[in-house]
Amino acid sequence: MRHMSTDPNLLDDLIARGLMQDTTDLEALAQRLKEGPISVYCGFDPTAQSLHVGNLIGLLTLARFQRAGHRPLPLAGGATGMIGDPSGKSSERNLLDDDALAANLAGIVPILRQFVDFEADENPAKLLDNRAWTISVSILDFLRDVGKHVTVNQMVAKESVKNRMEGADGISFTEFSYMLLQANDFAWLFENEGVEMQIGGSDQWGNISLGVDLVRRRTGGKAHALTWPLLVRKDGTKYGKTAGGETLWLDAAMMSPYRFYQTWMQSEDDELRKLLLWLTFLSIDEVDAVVAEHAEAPHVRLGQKRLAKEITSLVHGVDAASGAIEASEAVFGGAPVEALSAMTFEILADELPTTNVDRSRLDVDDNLVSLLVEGGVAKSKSEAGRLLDQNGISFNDTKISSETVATRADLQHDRFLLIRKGKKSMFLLDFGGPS
RNA sequence: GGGUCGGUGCCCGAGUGGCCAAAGGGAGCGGACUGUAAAUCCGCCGGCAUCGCCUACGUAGGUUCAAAUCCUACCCGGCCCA
Repeated sequence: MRHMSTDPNLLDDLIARGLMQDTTDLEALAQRLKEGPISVYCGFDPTAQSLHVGNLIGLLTLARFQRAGHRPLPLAGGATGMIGDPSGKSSERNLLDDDALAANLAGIVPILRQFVDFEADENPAKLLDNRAWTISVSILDFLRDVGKHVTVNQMVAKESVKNRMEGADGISFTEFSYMLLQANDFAWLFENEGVEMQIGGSDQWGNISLGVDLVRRRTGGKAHALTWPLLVRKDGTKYGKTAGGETLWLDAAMMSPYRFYQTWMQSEDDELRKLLLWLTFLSIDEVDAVVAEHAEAPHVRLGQKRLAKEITSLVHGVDAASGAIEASEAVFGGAPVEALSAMTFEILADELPTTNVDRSRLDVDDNLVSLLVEGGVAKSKSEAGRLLDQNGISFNDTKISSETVATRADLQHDRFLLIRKGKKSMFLLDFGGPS
């Protein structure tokens, strides 16, 4: 009852946004939140050097809790991440070594910082690594302190396990045990960090609720949990990748802010409301206003622009978002390429796939196909030829044919050649300045 | 361990000596229409700057004028028996 500064509308807001899938006793949770700040944790497995859009809701929800006056604890699962999810058919993954794990953590932490505040005065976020309390636990201790409180019947009854047991591939003991590690995390945090709540995607519900049970059996305490629905497209597929199969990384080095921005720009009208509610901090009223305005004139793509700007700003910061917007306006805004400033091209060079090419390649007969391949426009000369036959390639704003030769006259600012493939794909060749 | 069926292009899946770079579907790409949308229609979709040649149908050999298709060995997967 120290701070009464918590936002009483948090739960209602989450529910209204559609971010509530499963919870433990909702009334008890509401009551607990009313009493003051709660410590809430959400796990992120450091299996790669960056998080991806699948982690976005978790990041945002932690942030929503912090904004509402609670204490967010992101957990980078050094222990669970080391073991990994062995569901793939190939050989079981070995423990990640310390170096790989450290590298992955180093990549993830800056992204976490983008969302939660570790320096706040009242309720700073705290980064957790479950390896700290898991690495030294002996197997006998584990069996006594965790296994003893859980029945196999209970574990087998979990949806995720049931599916795997009925399937042809079965489930390894390691993966079967995974939920115990996660439950142990929750119990440990409850006892040692005062963490009373865990949140996660609905696919985590089994693991999370097992942790809630473990807390009760081991300490008699009452822990809370909440999951959100998984973010899927209309056709039911996951949101983690672009249509082309590219993973939507949150690290700018792994996916440029421009590509990231463009992905959201291409969202469907039907999904705008949900995406705005789930992936931005706009209030529900603001979202509805944007959606209504969008519906007035869908072709203006106001909703997509707002969505892309908000998410890109959250993930990459306002400056990077501005660069992405400027680049997008430059290539999609309708202005002729000739009108773009040298500075705009500098931005484009950062945002678009850009290839350095020697000036001697200009004004040479038959340089076209090889330039297209070098620039990444086509994977092979055959494909380049096909694209040309299909009228799919432009230099700057002009469609070109297989007879075209790239010349100095095509360069913008005597340096850059903008190549379009189809309508949405842009590439830049950088010939350097005149020497 | 024995038997049996199978392993085909990004995925699914036809093809059982020449007409096979390999049907069909999906994904993807380009074009038209558009709103950088959806739906629809058209085209493409191994490589070689391409009317011909090369590389491909689990791997390695073999038979044949000719093999994804037949033979042998091996590897991998499903099912049945033990």
